[in-house]
Amino acid sequence: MPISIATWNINSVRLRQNLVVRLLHEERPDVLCLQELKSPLEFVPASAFADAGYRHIVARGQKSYNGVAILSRHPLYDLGSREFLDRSEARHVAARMENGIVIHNFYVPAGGDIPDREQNSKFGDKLDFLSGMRDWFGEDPPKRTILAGDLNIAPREDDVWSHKQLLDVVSHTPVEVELLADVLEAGNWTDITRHDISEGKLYTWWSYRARDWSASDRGRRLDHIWASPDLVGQEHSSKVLREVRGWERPSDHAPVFATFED
DNA sequence: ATGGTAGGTCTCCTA
Repeated sequence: MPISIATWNINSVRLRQNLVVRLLHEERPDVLCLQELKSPLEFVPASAFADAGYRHIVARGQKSYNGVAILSRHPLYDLGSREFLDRSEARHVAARMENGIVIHNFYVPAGGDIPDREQNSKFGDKLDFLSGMRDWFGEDPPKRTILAGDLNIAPREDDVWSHKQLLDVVSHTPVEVELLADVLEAGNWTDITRHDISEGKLYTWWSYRARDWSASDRGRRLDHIWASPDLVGQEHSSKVLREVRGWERPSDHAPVFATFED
């Protein structure tokens, strides 16, 4: 049975619960990973998602910041969440499906504005978080596993609107890009989106600050779906739903989809 | 070179 999975940074799940329901109705993924819930768990509108057919949810909430959820049409087993910083933030949660497929949902720290950990501790937190991911996946390389989420890094030159102009901009600096490559290598992951869509500019995020986000098209590919080698060996396909960025009162991120034969 | 928008604990923090 094929499995389809999507990831979407929703930027407030309460404000945009209707957009989530619309996406679920229109696309019917088996699993949807959400980031930036910006809500404690008790206020996440789980019943609206259940009414849309997504009765199973594994999530971690936090007031105002972060927050991650895995919604599913099929039963999920909560595998827990991992801390990668020296404080508790809802940036990761994992679940297992009945077919044994494990799903990791990540929200990597954005990292602030200055790409220097001496001047900007948020950048240091981002690098430390990525190092933690690298070490964890390196200990026990994942099998039958999908990693999805907002990794807040656009690794390739064609993942950003201007490679040259963004080399000093947090999300595309060489130190971040190299560390993300280390995470990928440590877990034997494949960037399934770029495996399926290997050519051309591809973005999943456009700033709210642009006068016309679509016309200027100054995007970045910050949202990712990775797969373990056994899943890459099966048929798969990917897409980015750019038009969702143009929905009314949108998130600044578009959802990313992948489908695997299993 | 600069400033631009959006959401939440809302005149300050994060993205």
